[in-house]
Amino acid sequence: MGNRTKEAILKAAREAFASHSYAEVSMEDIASIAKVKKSLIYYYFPSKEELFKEAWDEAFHKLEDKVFGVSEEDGKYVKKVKQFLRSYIDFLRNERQSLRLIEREKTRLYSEKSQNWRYMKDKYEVFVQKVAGVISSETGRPASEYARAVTDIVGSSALLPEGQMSPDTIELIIIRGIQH
Amino acid sequence: MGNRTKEAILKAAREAFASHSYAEVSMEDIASIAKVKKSLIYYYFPSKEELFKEAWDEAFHKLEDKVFGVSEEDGKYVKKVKQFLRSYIDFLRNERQSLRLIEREKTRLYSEKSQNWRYMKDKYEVFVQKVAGVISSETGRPASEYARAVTDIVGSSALLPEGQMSPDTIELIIIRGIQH
DNA sequence: TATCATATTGACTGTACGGTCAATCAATCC
DNA sequence: GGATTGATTGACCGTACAGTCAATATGATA
Repeated sequence: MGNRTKEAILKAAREAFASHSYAEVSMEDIASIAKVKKSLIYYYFPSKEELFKEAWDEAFHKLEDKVFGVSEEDGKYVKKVKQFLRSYIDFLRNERQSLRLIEREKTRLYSEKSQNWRYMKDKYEVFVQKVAGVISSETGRPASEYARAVTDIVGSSALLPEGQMSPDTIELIIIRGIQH
Repeated sequence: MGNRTKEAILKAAREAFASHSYAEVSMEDIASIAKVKKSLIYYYFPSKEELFKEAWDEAFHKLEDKVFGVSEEDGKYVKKVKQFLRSYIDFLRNERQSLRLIEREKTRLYSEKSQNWRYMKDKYEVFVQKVAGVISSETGRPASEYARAVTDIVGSSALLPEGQMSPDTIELIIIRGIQH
């Protein structure tokens, strides 16, 4: 079945783009990981950029689901911000690869102008705004800078070698850091 | 004079490597910025990697000087950590390009094995340890994770588009964040 | 002015990579 | 079995790029 192959390619792409930068990863690399010939990738994806975007998108949706997809009920017992942060840090813990993929090319999001990169940038910006919403809902003050700091800290820590900085510490620093 | 040319090349390299990733920057790019032919670069530098290393090193020494080169006297009036953080944030403010250059390939520092990258990694690690020393001198507790968080936060914020997150906010978050 | 070291160029090489395409393979349907 | 459709391959193209090198320019010195 063709869909299995497409999935295998996407998985390989996620793996490759998470551990090396966009420019470093070659289509042959991805093909080799997916145990497939390079030309086959172009049967399912029109270009490297598009493949990256789809891999990124997948990871990003996972993040959004985990972080904002919490049922309202849970919000009763834990404060919104803490609950959000808990999910975010959990994601860092359990889905490090996805977070790396999301964060690795963040600077390019803001410099590159093409369709795909703009698409990703816009999505990322919406995400940051939502985070700001959560924070400001508790402090009552605008929090866009804090939101950016939070995504930045969690994101960049995902790029460090595993074990170099514990998620617990990060959580702690953020909680203290955004305290009003 | 040859030294002027070498300086021009280094300046161009700093500029290029600060605003684009290592893989994205071509020797032709650098040559063109320096208004020089590509082959001339190889007269002064043996390879792209070496050129990057020297550009990185220069920026890194600037950072170390600014952050740790404060005279002991000043330490009397301001607490060590605050003084250090002030210098660090000042560097972010005034030497953003240098900080970008230093931080842009940080992940590669930990994955690449070659001579030059190891050289940079080792230097960076020493830096983080020194930061940890400053922090723990005040709290009396081991602070290597905090140090890593601090360098990470300041560093990654340098990679964001200018104006997206103010240095003041970052300073604030860090001060709160590392409070014991 | 001829010499010599330093500095600079242009033409070139090998290779890696993104992408294309015609040809084959596999399975399904008539 | 033959035709049709989708999946997969291999061979290929153009290009961009790191790096080489012989040739030339520049300028100081004797």
